[in-house]
Amino acid sequence: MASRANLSDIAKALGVSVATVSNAMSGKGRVSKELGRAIREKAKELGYVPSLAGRALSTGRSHVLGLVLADIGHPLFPQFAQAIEHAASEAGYGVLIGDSRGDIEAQSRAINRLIERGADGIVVVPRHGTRIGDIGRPVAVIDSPSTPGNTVAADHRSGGLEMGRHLLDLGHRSVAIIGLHSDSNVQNDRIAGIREAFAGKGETRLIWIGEMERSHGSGCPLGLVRLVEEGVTAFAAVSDLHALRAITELQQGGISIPDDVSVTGFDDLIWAGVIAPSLTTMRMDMERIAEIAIADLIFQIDQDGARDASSDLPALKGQSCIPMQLIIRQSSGPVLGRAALGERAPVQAWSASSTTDQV
Amino acid sequence: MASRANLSDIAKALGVSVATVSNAMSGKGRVSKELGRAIREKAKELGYVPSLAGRALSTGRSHVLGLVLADIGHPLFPQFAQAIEHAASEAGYGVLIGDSRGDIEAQSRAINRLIERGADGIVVVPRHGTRIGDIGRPVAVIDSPSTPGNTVAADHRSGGLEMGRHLLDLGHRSVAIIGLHSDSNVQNDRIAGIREAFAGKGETRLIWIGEMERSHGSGCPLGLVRLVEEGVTAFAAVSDLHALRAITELQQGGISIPDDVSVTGFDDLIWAGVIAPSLTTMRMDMERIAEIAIADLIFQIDQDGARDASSDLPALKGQSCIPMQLIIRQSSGPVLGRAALGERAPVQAWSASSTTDQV
DNA sequence: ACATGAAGGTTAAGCGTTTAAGCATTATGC
DNA sequence: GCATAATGCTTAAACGCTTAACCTTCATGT
Repeated sequence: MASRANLSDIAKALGVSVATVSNAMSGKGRVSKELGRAIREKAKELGYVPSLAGRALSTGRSHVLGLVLADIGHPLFPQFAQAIEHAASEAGYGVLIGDSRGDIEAQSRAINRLIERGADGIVVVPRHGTRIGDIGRPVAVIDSPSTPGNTVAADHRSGGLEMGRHLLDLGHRSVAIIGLHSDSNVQNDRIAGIREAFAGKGETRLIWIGEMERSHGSGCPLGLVRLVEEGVTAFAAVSDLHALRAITELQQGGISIPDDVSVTGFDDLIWAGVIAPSLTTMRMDMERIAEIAIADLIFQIDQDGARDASSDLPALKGQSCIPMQLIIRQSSGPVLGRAALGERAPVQAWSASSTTDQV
Repeated sequence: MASRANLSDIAKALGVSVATVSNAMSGKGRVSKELGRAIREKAKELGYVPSLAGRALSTGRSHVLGLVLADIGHPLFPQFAQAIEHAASEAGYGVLIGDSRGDIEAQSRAINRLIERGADGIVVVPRHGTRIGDIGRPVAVIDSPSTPGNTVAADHRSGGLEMGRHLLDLGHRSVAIIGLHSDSNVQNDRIAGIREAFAGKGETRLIWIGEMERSHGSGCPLGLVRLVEEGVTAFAAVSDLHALRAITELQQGGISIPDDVSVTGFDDLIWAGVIAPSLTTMRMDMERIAEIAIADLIFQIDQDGARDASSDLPALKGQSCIPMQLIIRQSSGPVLGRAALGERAPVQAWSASSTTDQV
C-alpha cells in the first residue's frame, strides 16, 4: 500500500521543483500554461490528494469548522447538521461536531475541545439563555435575532406573527400557546409574534410545559381537553414536538382535529407531514441560515489573517434575519359553529400535499 | 494576541531541547522525574496545547474519525451522533460528519471526502442495501448483524422476538407489522423476530409503507382502521416513526389506544415518552454500540501502523450483537374481551414512568 | 546599447511535532 | 577495574505544504 502521492512525487516525476508544483496546483505563483497543465495532469495520474495536515501546519488554517449544538439530541439537529455540513463543504471546509449535552459549562468545554482540535471557527447553536463569550476565534451564533451577539437566525417573531394571523384568518379568537421554557429567546420570539397577531383581536393564554413537568413529572398530561371545554379553539405550539404532544393528547381525549380544534407547530420536523392529521407548521430556511453563518465565519477567518493589510472592512452582517415559511397542512382549520359541531363533518379527505416530505 | 505556546517555547523557557519537552509531554522517552514535572508545570503555565496539525503531519494520524450516515436527516441521527461523538472523544478522537443524503453514489463521495480530509477511519451507518467496499482505510459498519461486513449492531432480530412475545403475552393473536422498505436489513431482522414470536401462535400480516406511498403518494392514509375491523388487535411498527403515524391515524379514526388496539415501535425516539399514549418501544444501546464501533476502529488504526511487528493479532470482533431493551409504556395493553369493549375502561391514568426521558 | 521589467522558474526557510540515533555520564555485574 | 548497561539529554531529520526571496532569461521602451 504505497502511501498517497505528494507534491515532491509529482515534482520528481516531472523534474521540476516542489514549489512550482505547489504554485501550479494553487494557481498562485507564476507558472507557464503548459507546465501548469502538465503538472495538473501528472497530479491526477498519480492520484494526488493534498495533505490537509501539511497545509494546515504551513498556513495555520485547518479548514475545519466546529459545530456545537446545545442539545445534539434535539430532533432539529439533523436539519442543522445537514445544512451546515453542506454549506461548509461547498466552501471547502469540514465540520467537526461537538456535543454539549449537559449544562452550560459542558458547552464551553465542547467549544474549547473543538478549538484545541484546530477548528478555524465555530458555529454555535447555543443553549437557552447562554451568551457565548470571546473564545479567541471566529464564531457564528445561530439563535434568535433578539439574542445579543447573534449572527444569523430565522425571523421567529415574524414567523409567530404569520402563524397567529393564519389562525386569526381561520376564525380563531381564543388560542393557547404552548412553550417549554421561558428562558429561550427563540420561543419567546415566536410567542411574542403570535401574541402580536392576536393583540386586540383575540385572547391568548400561555402554557409552559417545563413548569408543568416540574411539578407533575416528565411526560405528564397537559390538561388540554379542559381548555377546549373552556372555549379554546386552537393550540399554537412553539415546536412541533409540543404540537405532537398536544395532538395526541387531544385525540386521546376524543377531540377531533381540526374539526373541534386546530393545532399548529414550528420547525417542520421530519414526521410533521405524515402524522394524522398532518401538521400545520412554520419552517426555517436552514439552507440559507447555514449559508450565511458559514459565509460570515469564513469572512471572519480570512480577515483575521489579513488584519494588518486592510482593517475595518465592512462586517458581513447584513441580512441576518431569515423569513420563515408557513406550511399549511391538515391540523389547522376553520372554527366550526355550534351547529356544525353537533353534526360533525366527516374526516377530512386526504390529499397529497405538495409540501409533504418523503420520510 | 500572541499565538499559542508550542514545544519550543517551553524548551526555551527551561533551557532544554524540544525533543525532551516532547518526551516529557508524551511520557515516552527518557526524562528525569524532576525535569518532567518542571516541563509539565511550565506547559500548563504557558497554556500549552499541542498542535494537532503538527502531530498529524509527523505521525501520519489525524486523530479524527469520519461519521457517515445514510440519511443524516433521520431522527435517529442525533442518538448516533451523540454516542459516537462521546465514545470518540473519550478515545481522543474528533468526529467529522459527512452527509450522504441522496443516492448510494453520494454515500461513497461522502466517504471519500472524509478520507481526503485525513480521517483515520470511518464509521458508516449505510444506506439500505449498500455494501461498503474497501476504501483503503479502517471502517466500522453499523447496520445489522445480518449485513455482510457489519461491525457492530443492535440485535434487531432478538429485539423483534421480544417485542412479539410482549404482544403475545398481552393476548394478541393477530398483529399487523408495519415496515417501510423491504431492502433494509434492519427492518427485515426486526420483522423476522416478531414473526418468529408468533410462529404457530398467532397470525401476522405485513404492511410496507413504501409500497403504499408509491401508488398513493407520500403521507397517504394506511387504512389501519379497516384492519382493526378485520380483527387486528395490535400494530407492531419497525420504527417509532411509523408507530407514530399509526397511532395518529388510529386515534383520528376514533380508535382508542391501548383499549381497542395496541401499537408498538422501535428506537425510542425522543418524543416516544411524551405523546399520548406514550409509546411502547424497543431501544438500542447506542452507547455500547458506539463504544464498540470506535474501539474496533481504533484497533484497526493502531494495527495498521504496526503491521510488520506483530501481525495476526486477533481481530476485536467479539461481541458485536448488542441486546435491545424493551420499554413498556402506555401504547400496548391487554386484549380486552367483547364485554370489556362494550363498556370501555376509563382512559388509563397517567403515572410518571421511570423510563420516560426528559425532552 | 542599456536600464527596466516581466515571466518562469528555483532555493530555502518555516509551520510544530515525533523519533531514531548519538553522546556523555553514572550505575551495575563479575 | 573493566566491559556493559541504563539514564538523561541533545542533534537532526522527517512529515507535506506554503511562500518570500532570489536568479535567470527574454522582451520592451528609450
